[in-house]
This record gives sequence, structure tokens and C-alpha cells, in this order.
Amino acid sequence: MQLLAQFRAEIRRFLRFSEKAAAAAGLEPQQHQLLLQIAGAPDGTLATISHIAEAMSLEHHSAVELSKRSEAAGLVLRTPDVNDRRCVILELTSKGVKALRGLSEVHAQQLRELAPSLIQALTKISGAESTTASAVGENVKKGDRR
Amino acid sequence: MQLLAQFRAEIRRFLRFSEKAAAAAGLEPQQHQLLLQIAGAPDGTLATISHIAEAMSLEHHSAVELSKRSEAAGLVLRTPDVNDRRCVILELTSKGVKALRGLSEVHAQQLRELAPSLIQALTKISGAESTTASAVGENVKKGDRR
DNA sequence: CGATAATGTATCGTGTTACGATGTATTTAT
DNA sequence: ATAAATACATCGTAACACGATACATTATCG
Repeated sequence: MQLLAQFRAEIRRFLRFSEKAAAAAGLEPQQHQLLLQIAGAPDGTLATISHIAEAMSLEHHSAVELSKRSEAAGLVLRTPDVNDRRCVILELTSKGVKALRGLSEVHAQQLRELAPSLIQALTKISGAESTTASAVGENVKKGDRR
Repeated sequence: MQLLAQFRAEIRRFLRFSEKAAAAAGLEPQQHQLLLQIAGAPDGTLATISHIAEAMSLEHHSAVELSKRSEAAGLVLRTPDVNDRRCVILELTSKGVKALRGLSEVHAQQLRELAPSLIQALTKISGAESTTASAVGENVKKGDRR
């Protein structure tokens, strides 16, 4: 039980670090993720709205909105695909490239620090945590803590 | 570079699974996290607003608001601490306990499935990903994809 | 070949959530 | 006793995602 809680706290710490890093770089958190997924598109492919929606686990219209905000922020370029005129191709502007580079650096660094405890939590959970049925509500009577 | 993107996509998939699971149980995602962190408080301690804020990486006022919404939803109990009347103790209602139990079950299950690829991504990143400087913008000319 | 389905993107209104700024009550330190 | 620190609360604001809906383009099928 506490395993799950600890794992989530761990992940949340990472995400919160990420949010702050993005903000420090002048980006919204999701804009950073958009840049990352555009740059991280599989080799030989260009990012489309649908690809982003899939990679970011968003509905397509959320990806549309995100890409437009990011375009307005000068981070990405949206160009219609000439081959399939239903598609819109997303690419990074040089500003987007620079922002992403800096962010990727600190993120990789941070992940090197957090990886051990994350891996440990994951290992414990996938190994143990046979059931949660035992330990919900195993708290303590009011008064004797701290 | 793609390593980071893949790792984030992986995490996002898990979080999205979690959101859906919470919704299916009639909870908001953050309400679920609140329950989890209340139940997951360190042995011998009761959850306070500040503890939750710390565990969830939130500002205290966000934790206040979350706890109030969750109280209104009948999931948690907020009782003033008699020892330190600045504090508010958070506990699960039986409804909260039930919801959390079900959710923890499916989450542990899901994590057992996702753990391998998450661990793999983490390992690769903390090992390799020497620098991100190489592969930003290594995309492909428009036209030959898909 | 023309109607219909499927695909990809777009728009709008709505709700959740988190934050900063600010305020109040309680406890601790000097 | 007064100042400072701690813990919680309130309010206005903004990001973000979603469902519902719409429209254009491409695929498919009789």
C-alpha cells in the first residue's frame, strides 16, 4: 500500500521538477512535452497532430490546442502536409530546439539521480504488493504522532 | 533524446490509465491521489494538510482545496487536531477506503505490466543519454514518411 | 464513378485543478 | 508579552483537457 503511495510521490516529485524546469525556461509544462515528442518522433517520420496525441495520451483536439499555443509562443511550426492535406506537420523552430536542448539536459541529469529509487519502487511493486486488502486504514489513534 | 521522449510517453500512459481508473470509480484523479497518500502516511502518523502537500508536491492551499473537495465527495474526514489546533487531520471514510482498495488493486496490476519497460527506459537513461546535444531536429524531409 | 465511410484537424463551451497573493489562528521563541 | 514561525483558509486567475460538434480530405465499395 505504502509502496504505491511512495511510487506516486516519487513520480510526482519528478514531474514537479519538470514543471519548474519548464517554467524556468519560459515554457508551459505541456509545451515542453510537445517539443520533446516532436523531436522524439520515430526515425524517418515527422510529427503530426495525431502522432502527438498518441504519444502524449491526449485527445486529438487537445493536441491541436496545445500545438496552437506553442505556435503562438514561437516554439513550433505548423505546416499542412502536401501529400495528405488532412495532416498538419509539426516541427521545432530554432527557439524550440534551444529550449528543448536545455531542458533535456537537466532532465537527464535529474533522472540519473531519481532512477535508483524509482527502479527500486517499481521492482518492489511488481514483485511484492500481493494485495492491497491488508493495509488500508492502518493508521493510528489520534494523539500519538509527531 | 528519444529515450526521454519514450520515458515520458510511458509515464504518461500510466498516468492516463490512472485517470481513467479513478474516473471509473467515480473519483477525480487527484482525489484518488489524496486517498492514497492519506492511507500511505508513514507508520504511526496521521496525515495532515502539510504532509499531503509534501507527499503530493503541492502548495498547502492546493492541498486544502483538494481535501475540501474530497470531503464534500464523502471520501475523507477533516478533523481539527486536538493537540495542535493549527493542524487538520485527514482520514478516510469507509467510502474512501473502499474506493482506494479497488483502485490500488488495478494500479498494482497495471504497474506489474508496465514496470519492465519503465525500468528499461530508466536504466538506459541513467546509463546512456550522454548528452542531448546530438539529436534534436534530426527529422526527415517532408514527404517520405508513413 | 459516385455515394458513403473513415481519417485528420478545428472550434467552442465547460469543468478540474493549481497557483500566487493574501489573510487568520495557533504555537514557539526571545 | 511580543515577534516570528507554523498551519490552514480564501479568492481571483490561468492552464489544460475534455465532450460535442463540425468540416475537409482521402479511401472504399457497390
